[in-house]
This record gives sequence, C-alpha cells and structure tokens, in this order.
Amino acid sequence: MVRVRFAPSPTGHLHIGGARTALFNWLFARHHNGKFILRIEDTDRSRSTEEYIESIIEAMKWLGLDWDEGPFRQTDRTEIYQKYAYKLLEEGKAYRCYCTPEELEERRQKAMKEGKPPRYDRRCREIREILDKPFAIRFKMPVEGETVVHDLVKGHVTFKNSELEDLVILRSDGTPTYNFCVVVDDYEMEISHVIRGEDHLNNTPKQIHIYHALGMNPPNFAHIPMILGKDRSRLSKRHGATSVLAYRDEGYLSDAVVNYLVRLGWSHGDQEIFTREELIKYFNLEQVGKANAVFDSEKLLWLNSEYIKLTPEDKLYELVKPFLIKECYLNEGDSIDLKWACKAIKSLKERCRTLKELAHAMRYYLLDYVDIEPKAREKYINTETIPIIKEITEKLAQLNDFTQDKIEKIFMDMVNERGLKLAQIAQPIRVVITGSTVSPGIYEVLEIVGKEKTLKRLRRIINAS
RNA sequence: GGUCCCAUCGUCUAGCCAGGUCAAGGACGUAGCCCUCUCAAGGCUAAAACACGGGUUCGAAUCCCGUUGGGACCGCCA
Repeated sequence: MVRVRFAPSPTGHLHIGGARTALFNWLFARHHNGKFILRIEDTDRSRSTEEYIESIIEAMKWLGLDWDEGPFRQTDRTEIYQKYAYKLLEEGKAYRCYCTPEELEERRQKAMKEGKPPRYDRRCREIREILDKPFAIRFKMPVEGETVVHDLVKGHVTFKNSELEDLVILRSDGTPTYNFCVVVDDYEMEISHVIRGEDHLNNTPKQIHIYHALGMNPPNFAHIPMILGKDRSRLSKRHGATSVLAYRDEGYLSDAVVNYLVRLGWSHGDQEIFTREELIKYFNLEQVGKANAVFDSEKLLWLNSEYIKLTPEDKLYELVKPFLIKECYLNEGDSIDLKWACKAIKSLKERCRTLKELAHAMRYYLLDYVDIEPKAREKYINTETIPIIKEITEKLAQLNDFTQDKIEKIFMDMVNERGLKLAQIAQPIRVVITGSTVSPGIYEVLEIVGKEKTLKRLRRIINAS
C-alpha cells in the first residue's frame, strides 16, 4: 500500500515549491490508489502560526489536492517524540548535552572564522554522570563507515558517516526537532515513500541512522529538484508572487497552476496540457528530472489562457464573478442574465490570459458609461469622425432588431455609400463604446452592449462635441 | 570552507538507463508572413541548445574521468 505525505511547516503561506511537492505526492498516491496524508510540522513554535495553517489548507483545497488522513499536528504529538527520545537515551544511542545555544552559536561563529567545519564537537558525548543542569538530547551518529541513500530520483547517493553531526533530537524545553519528528511520524504513519525537495537530501543519511537506532526500516526516498527564480537563485519574494493563493487572487485557474507545476520537473513525452485524469494515469517518479527548474511566469500565463479557452462560458462566469464584484463592475446581489453573460464571455475568453483581465474587459458590457483613453479619443473622436458617428447613431436608432447581422449591414451600407474603409467607421465607434481601440469584433460588441447603452454612449459623445 | 546534487535552444523539456534511425524533436517566449474593423485567437515560417577538455568505441547528446558553472545542506529552523 502506497502511503505518502505532505508535511509543510506553517511559517509562511504555501509557496510554489511546496505546492509542487504536495502535487507530486498527491499524484503518486492517486496513481497507485494509495493514501495521501497531510501533516503540519509546527514544532518551531516561535514561527508557526494558526493563520498560516489555515492559509496552507485553503491553498491545498484550491489546488484540488485532497488528503485522506490528517491534518495531523506535531505539537499534538510531543509525548510520542519524548517517549522515543528517552528510549534512545536509555539504550545509550543518544546522550544529554549541556551546552547552551549561546555557547554553541559562539563556537560555530569561531569555527567559521577559522575556516573549520561548523559542526558540534561532541564534547558532551562521553559525559557519564548526570549533571543537574538543563540539557538537550543529542543523537549518537556513527563516526565511521558510509551510508547509502537509495533515492528513486537521484539514484544511489553515498555519504561518509564522519561528515554527519550528532544532532539534537529533543530541545532543552522538551520539544522535538525536525529530523527526529519526521522519522518518528513517517514510521508511525506508515509512510511508504517520502517525496520531498532536494534540500532534504543531506538530511537523509542522518534520518536513516535514527530509523536504525529505533529499530525501524526506512521508507523509500525520492528527492525532487528545486524550483529557482529567473536569476537561478532560490525562488523568493524577490521574484514576484510565490504564494499559491496570490495566483488565485491574480485570476489564475487552479488547473492551470497544477498543470504548470507538474511540468516543472516531470514530463510525458511532448505533451503540455493534461487533464487531472491523465495526470493521475501518467504520473511516475521515473520521468521526474534531476535538474533544477527555473520558474517561468510567461509560460504559466500561456497555460492559463489555454485553460480559459477550454473552460465553458457558464463556468467562467462563476469564476469571474468575484473579480467583477471586486472591481465594482457588478454589485454583490445583482443578477444578470446568464445567457447574456455567456455571450459576453465568449467574445472575450480568447483575448484574456487571466480572470482578472477578463473581468476588466467586461466593464464595457456591464457599465452604463466607460472612460475613454485619452490617446484613443484624440485620434478617433474629432471633427472628421463626428459626422460619421452621428450618421451611424441615427441608423442604429432606427434598428429594432439589434443583432450582429443587422448591425453589420448598416456598417457595410455606409461603407459602400460613402466610399469609406470599414476601419474609418469601426474604430471611432469602438472607441466610443469600449473606451479603447482594442475589443472583440465591433458588431458583436454592439449586440452584447445592447441598443440602449450603445445609443446612450454615442449620444453623449455627440452632444459633448 | 566541507559535503551532497545537477548540467540539451533565453525558459520548461524529449532523447540518455539498453551508444548508430539526432546535420537534436516539442512547448513558452521572440521575429516575420497570412487572416483581418482593432486586438487576440488560429495558420505558416525563422532565429535559437547537446557547458568545456580528455578518454572508451568503427561510432558518443547518450558510457567513464576531470574542469568549469549553478544549486542545496552544514541550527536547541523546517
């Protein structure tokens, strides 16, 4: 039975890198009909917050990564870790360390200055008597030999045990540390595969020794490459939005984000766009690459536009509604005709890359009047074009059946009668109606805007000139 | 500094494990053309990569070694 977990620490929002780790775990579980477990690693009490836990859960839900067990919280399990830590202490596989954090920090700084490895010098390892001082519990790492990590992505990776440190497993305040918790939890939760970021690869041999000391068999490991920013350094705020929820708020579809993320490090031949079902069907660890990947927001934008094109209009309306309300193009309680909304969205969906853009474009369908861009006004609304606008307005006013076909006929008749280019009529009208030189086809726009609003906008311009 | 990981177009990647079919394929982005009432979308075309040096071999993007470059980790953080 495949059992995997995602174990974020709530010291920040769910970011792009964490989301991909969660996604790979989720996909692996679903592919193998296994279980996906959510575990909150909140043993860093000073930095973990409730707010972040909720934010992470919200992001997971938004991405559609549902879990089968949890969320478990390590702070609820302190006694369990203490039990195992003391077991190791009693068996002589761990020892009391009386060095204070301040002393250790001082020695670390000194070692760094002298160019020595900043590692704990094991000075408390041989103390036999029990001192009446606060202590942390340290794990006795083997001093010689080698440890091999059999990694499903990286292959066999060998570490010299002499490089491993006697790490603290229980702090002096009785709380456990990360490297100890993971081992205990992954064992107790019967995790079969640990899929996590490559930044944990160096921790793995240490964890393997803890497993052995506890008499447990280590799980399978798979360390996936990192996601880097445009400058090839670790992805951070400097590179723009890194929080998953920020992408939701910017108008990205969760399926697009998932699709983008999965292709960072994983591939299935030349295929770029996948349904969830395909992802579950095809996902495997064999096709996960070894090299780090640079996050490319342009490609995400492209994928998002592809997903917008693939999404039916009525569904898009539901998705874009919050953005319309936020931009005040629509009031909270207002109900607009769904058929009409779909028509409006259909005209715009292949011109927008995000829901935010779509909402913004919809303003000229929803509002009574629109602001006109100064440059567009200057170029297309002047003494030469006003007569044309007037003539079209009169003809449109007489049209009872305000449909695309009929509107087109009016435009074309005028083109023929007056010997004009279509653009000479279409552009000024477009500017008056949409406030911009860019929009869907003008006949389509007019039909959707409707006779009433169209005439209102045209007449206001005519009267103002 | 030590240890570990990695290396195909600007970016994501296919190909590598089982060497020849690769004068290296796809996608994003970029440029041009077509379509056209504007803008997109769509169609077509183009520029663009096997980091470098050795070796093994009849033959290397593919295997080995080294160099260089990038990343990660070395906490009573996770």
